[in-house]
Amino acid sequence: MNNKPKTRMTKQRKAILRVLKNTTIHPTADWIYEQVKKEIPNISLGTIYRNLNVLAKNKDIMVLDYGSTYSRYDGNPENHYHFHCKKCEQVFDLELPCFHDLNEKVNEDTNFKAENHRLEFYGFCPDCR
Amino acid sequence: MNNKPKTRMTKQRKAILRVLKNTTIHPTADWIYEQVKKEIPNISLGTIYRNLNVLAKNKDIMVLDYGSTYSRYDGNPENHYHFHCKKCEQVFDLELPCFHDLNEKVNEDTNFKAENHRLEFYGFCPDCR
DNA sequence: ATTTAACTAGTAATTATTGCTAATAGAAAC
DNA sequence: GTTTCTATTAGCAATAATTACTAGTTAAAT
Ligand SMILES: [Mn+2]
Ligand SMILES: [Mn+2]
Ligand SMILES: [Zn+2]
Ligand SMILES: [Zn+2]
Repeated sequence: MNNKPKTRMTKQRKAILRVLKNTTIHPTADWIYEQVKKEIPNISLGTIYRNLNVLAKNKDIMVLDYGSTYSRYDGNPENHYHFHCKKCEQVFDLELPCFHDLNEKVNEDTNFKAENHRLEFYGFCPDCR
Repeated sequence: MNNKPKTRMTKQRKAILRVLKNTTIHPTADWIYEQVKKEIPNISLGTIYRNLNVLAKNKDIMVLDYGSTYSRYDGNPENHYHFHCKKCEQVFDLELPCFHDLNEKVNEDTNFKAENHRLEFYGFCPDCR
């Protein structure tokens, strides 16, 4: 009946999660790979991807897609908004509170049932403007 | 001085643009390829991608990224909001007006200079709810 | 300590997208 | 209409992020 595989906390998974929780740069899988390699030199890139997918499914982290070239990952699983600088390409967290009423507005005005949303701003960061 | 290459309106580009303007499904490059092939059987997939990129750069269309697996394209270049169904995976246009004041709120509350934003809702469409 | 299946390292495979090149064809100038 | 110029194309090769596979390993429950 309950066939969900039980997730184990391996040292690889723990290290990946710690690296991601301790940065604000919204890194790529490859950046995480380079960081974790300092600690576990023979870790496999496949292990990075597999764990990022498991952690995202468990809602321990978030996946952010920017373009079809690669994904970025976010150690903060709570919905929050991002700013993407068009010049330096960095992704920043915004301090805005989450507008929960946006979902409600959709649910009132349309026949869709919105459960969550993603809001991304594009422009120039303080250093690039 | 002015070294922008002049864009030509080839029959391939015209057909791609027409196909994209005449659908609301926010198709993938491959779907567009299949449609245009009915009209221009020996068109190359590379031509599809090259033209979609040119058209997007010219702001004739929009590129929507959902996950790192593939991009979807939108024949409406004006900012508008989308709804992504978690079950059938279809992407719908929402009739909500664009909240231009969201950019202004960021510009007032933070040091970032927001020029535009993207807002995507996730949940279940009328048929799947 | 034993057991079991989730997990890993290493590598191969997949696939969306881009790069390359000789030939073609818009469209501007004549 | 003809010439000229160069953006564009078809066909195919290359790239690169991500996933799949497999034999061996290990977390963790009993
Ligand atoms: Mn974030
Ligand atoms: Mn749309
Ligand atoms: Zn910047
Ligand atoms: Zn649906």
